[in-house]
Amino acid sequence: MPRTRRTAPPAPEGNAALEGDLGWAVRMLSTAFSRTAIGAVEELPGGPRGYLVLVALSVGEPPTQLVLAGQVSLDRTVMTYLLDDLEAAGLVARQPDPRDRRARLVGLTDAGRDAVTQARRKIAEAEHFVLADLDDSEAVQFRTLLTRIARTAQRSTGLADC
Amino acid sequence: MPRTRRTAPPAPEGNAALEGDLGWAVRMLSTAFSRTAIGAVEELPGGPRGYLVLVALSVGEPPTQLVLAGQVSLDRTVMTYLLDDLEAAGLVARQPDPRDRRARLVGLTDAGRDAVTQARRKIAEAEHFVLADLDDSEAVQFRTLLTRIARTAQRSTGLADC
DNA sequence: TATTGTTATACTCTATAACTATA
DNA sequence: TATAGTTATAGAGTATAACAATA
Repeated sequence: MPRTRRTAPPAPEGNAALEGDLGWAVRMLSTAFSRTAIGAVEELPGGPRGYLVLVALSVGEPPTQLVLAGQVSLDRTVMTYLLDDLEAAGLVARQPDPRDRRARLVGLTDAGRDAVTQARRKIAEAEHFVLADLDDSEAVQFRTLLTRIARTAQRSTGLADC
Repeated sequence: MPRTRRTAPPAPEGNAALEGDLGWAVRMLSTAFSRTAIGAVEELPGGPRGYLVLVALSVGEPPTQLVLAGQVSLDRTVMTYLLDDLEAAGLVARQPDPRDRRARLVGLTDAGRDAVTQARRKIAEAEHFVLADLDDSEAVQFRTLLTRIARTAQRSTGLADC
């Protein structure tokens, strides 16, 4: 929850040396998007990560918690807390997996489906706002390239563990 | 420092619903880049943020701590710790600002200049690795668009404070 | 013996408040 | 009264270890 600040944050000021830096640019984009999109997901239990889980559940068959964790690239210990909160809010339901009594299948409830739809609409507005500098064809191009990178990035995640 | 894991992380697995999500893609890119580039900056005090500060200092006149904080979009309280460590390592030097005795000007030492040069070379390799899916012209395009977004994002940072 | 889900703990990062010395 | 820098504290987020039930 935002509180009033006693002291002002440092004023943003450009620096030519940073603009070639991929890490800096990614951080700026990430921060700007978080701030813009926070309103779209702050009602959801777990905030951004709760949203991520709901979106992942919105297609396909109910996965086990472990498979779900792999899809959204979250630790399975985090998944437990997250699902506890989402289930308490009535947005998801856990059922025993008939094929493996250790596992539990996670599915969206009707309320969960409504919540994703609403949140997704607000998220789309936030995405549009953050990419406002780009014209339509540039925005499409950017998203296409970013998605390709992200797909590969997800595959390589969890490998370098030695 | 990486420790051996007792339990394996969840296996990465694709999910079609996520691939249109800008937040997810940014998170994947950010995570992948962090993991890839960590080796380039782990020797530096403050890690990635230490690197960021050194890069910002590599052009122009020595700024005050507050101006520097604005350039790299870090809080001024974080800047204090960071500069303490960087100064202890002999990479930066703080001098009193002759025009304002409250302020201190931060500059790179020769050792600091060497450290940035070295780190920048390793970072460039990491950037290349993360963008490996893109051909040369696509990579240029992606970086150009991302930098434009990031520049605007930085300007808008620190405004929404109500 | 290995795996799914759970719980507990520790560590990092970040945000905020409060203090000092100057302006 | 406001600002530059510092210090201290609390809260998220994350990672790891260890446990119970099941394979």
